[in-house]
Amino acid sequence: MSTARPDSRPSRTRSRPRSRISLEGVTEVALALADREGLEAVSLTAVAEALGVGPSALYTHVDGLEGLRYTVAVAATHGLTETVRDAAVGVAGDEAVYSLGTAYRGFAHEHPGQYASTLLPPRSSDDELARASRGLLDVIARVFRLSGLDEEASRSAATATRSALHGFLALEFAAGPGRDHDRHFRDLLTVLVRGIAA
Amino acid sequence: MSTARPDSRPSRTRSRPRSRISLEGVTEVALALADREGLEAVSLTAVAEALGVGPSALYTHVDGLEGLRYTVAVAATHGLTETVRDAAVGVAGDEAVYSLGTAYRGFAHEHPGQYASTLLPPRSSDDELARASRGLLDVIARVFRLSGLDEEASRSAATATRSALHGFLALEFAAGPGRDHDRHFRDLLTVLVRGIAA
DNA sequence: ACCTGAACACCGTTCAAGT
DNA sequence: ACCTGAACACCGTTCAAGT
Repeated sequence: MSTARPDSRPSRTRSRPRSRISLEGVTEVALALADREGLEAVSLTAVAEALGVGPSALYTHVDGLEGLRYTVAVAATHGLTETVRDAAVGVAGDEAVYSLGTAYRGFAHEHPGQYASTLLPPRSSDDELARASRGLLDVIARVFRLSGLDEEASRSAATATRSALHGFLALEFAAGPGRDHDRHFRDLLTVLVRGIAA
Repeated sequence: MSTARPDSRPSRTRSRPRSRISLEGVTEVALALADREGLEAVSLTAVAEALGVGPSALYTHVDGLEGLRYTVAVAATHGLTETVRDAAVGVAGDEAVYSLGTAYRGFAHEHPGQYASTLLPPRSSDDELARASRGLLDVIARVFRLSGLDEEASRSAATATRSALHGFLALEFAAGPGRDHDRHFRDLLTVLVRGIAA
């Protein structure tokens, strides 16, 4: 018998090559896990196992379980912001609200775990998550600014819009699969567009 | 020395009077704990300790941790529904929406832990929580029904209203204390009223 | 029927030790 | 600087035993 082993890991000279992990790798695994099994499944143990290290190894990159989920929240908020920005660019007025709203909901459906992390409580009122969240609101506000609303009205309209979108998704997720969601969502966007324009 | 002991528990003939607990008692303690320390603080250990029993004693009344929080969610949804119903009775039209919205937000502020439990995922699509949640939506829909909207439009308007309210509160809680919330909330209600009336 | 108490699995966290 | 592995605390859950 030779030294060949049944599992075909890349054979190294040194026994058991210590896994090298990074914050990016940790984040990537955590995001995927969140979407696949839910935000609550994002544990230090699960992420560590997926990376082939012990749970305590994560403390070099992340501040415990809260820190891990916080990292997910920041990345998810950035992703959502980019999706919304892409949907709003090149479209104007009411059309932009429909486009933006549909993209927002699309992100939540494609990335339910990431989306759920999005409104976790920030650690301070001016940390990275709070800033990321304001960034998303700014993108929405800009749409209304371009529609002719002044700065204050735009911020108010953006808050109303994100409130409506988030609330709808929370209700939709809680209610589970159903046939009325699409119609109710279109109606919600209509209420929003009409209410803000007036 | 006599048999008197330093702690003055009501002396009984039998040693250590076994605590008798009930589902009502469990629920009451859990609701208070949720509002005082947050929904995540509602654990079997904490509730059991407050009742003076061991954690395993709760399994007679509640189906584990999930069951405990589920019980909180059902009770909280009923409480919220009653608050909203009281606010809507005797008021008509737009006024009713403002009144209802203000009461909804008031409940969330007074009972943050209970409110947070309100949109936990139901265990089935037709369990007690799902029915309680529909009951709340019915109360809101009735307001629009009385304002002249037909059944379908009323349900859509109610969904939009609860979406907006819940989303606003989620954002408000996540953002923490701030000076703009009250104004943005009034603006949100205005958007809602205008958008639905049109 | 209901609670106790022991037992177990699991997870987050810390820390001394290695590389 | 970064990961291992042992150690610990804590919590949910099960179950045989008591009342």
